[in-house]
Amino acid sequence: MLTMDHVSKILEQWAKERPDLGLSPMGLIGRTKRLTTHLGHGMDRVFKAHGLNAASFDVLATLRRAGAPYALTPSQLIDWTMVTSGTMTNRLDRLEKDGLIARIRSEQDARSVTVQLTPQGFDLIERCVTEHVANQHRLTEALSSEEQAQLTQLLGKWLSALEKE
Amino acid sequence: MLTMDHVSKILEQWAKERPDLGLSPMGLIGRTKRLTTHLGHGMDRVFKAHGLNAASFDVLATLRRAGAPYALTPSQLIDWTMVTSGTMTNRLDRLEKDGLIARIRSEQDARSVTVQLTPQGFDLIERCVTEHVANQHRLTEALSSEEQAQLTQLLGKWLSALEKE
DNA sequence: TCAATTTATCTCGACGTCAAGATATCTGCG
DNA sequence: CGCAGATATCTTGACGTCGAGATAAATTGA
Repeated sequence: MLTMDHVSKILEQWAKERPDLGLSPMGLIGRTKRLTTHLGHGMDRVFKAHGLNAASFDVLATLRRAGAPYALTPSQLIDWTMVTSGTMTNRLDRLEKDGLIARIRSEQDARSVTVQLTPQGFDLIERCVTEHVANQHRLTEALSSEEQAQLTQLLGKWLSALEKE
Repeated sequence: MLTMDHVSKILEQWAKERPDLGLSPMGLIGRTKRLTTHLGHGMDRVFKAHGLNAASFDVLATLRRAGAPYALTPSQLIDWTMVTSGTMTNRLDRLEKDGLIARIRSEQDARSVTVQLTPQGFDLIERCVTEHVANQHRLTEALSSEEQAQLTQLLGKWLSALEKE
């Protein structure tokens, strides 16, 4: 055992209690999940410093990186962010109330809405994403760039397989 | 570009819009996070089939793998599960109402409570965890066992570093 | 001894999420 | 044309989570 992280303690307990179980997938998934929790907490600090959270950052960043005019429909935002329509409505309500996005009804299709960054929304996400990227850099610095590249490759393969279905 | 997962599309957008940003940490963290979302959805199906969710499974499994008499304090459960005390109280309330755990007041320390699996709770988690492990096996089968081992090693190193603080 | 601090758990209010279903609109087919 | 089904978004209610603070009990130290 090279590492002694939290997950390895969990696996030790299971191995003793349920020696019939094959635990290597649990080690893999457990570490992935727990890592995400830690990374989430680490990233939340930056979001919070800008009055945002992971949910609102997610929407603003998606609009920002879509490029000018920084506008997408709720359906497109749902596809990018993997949340349900009710969740997206709720996120947009809050962001609209805060003046960071505007909802513009489509003229071609009266069912449809375009969500666009306001100038305030643009400025905020621009500042926040810069700091966010620096923060992500800090959160990954425990691994060498070779390790990071290797990890990225493996995660990408796994993710592609899961997203195929 | 070896893989073409969802995250690589996000990175392409950022590279075009903000060429000043160093994006490799975002690729790493983004894939980790998104993978966790997919894995969570995949695991939820098994939990749901047993009338549980990730939160309740988490508590029951922690008690089960602690070994006989399958009892821990709320504080110990909080340490294992990385949630706040309010969240744990809420989880325990629900599990107690469902008859899966019992709260027993400590005699040594009147502030303290012991949370113990009921026989029903034990039986349920016993069945559920068996199926859960089989499901985890399925969710990881896209990677060879060599790849899984390599990934586990890298994630463990990363996790250990983040948990050091 | 006993007041201050620490510890263990719970309460409360705000928020994020989902699933199911409602509403309004569009599209294609007979 | 007109209606059935598809589409886009929103509504609703239940639940999970957090953070701050409340409560009560144990511990510490002057």
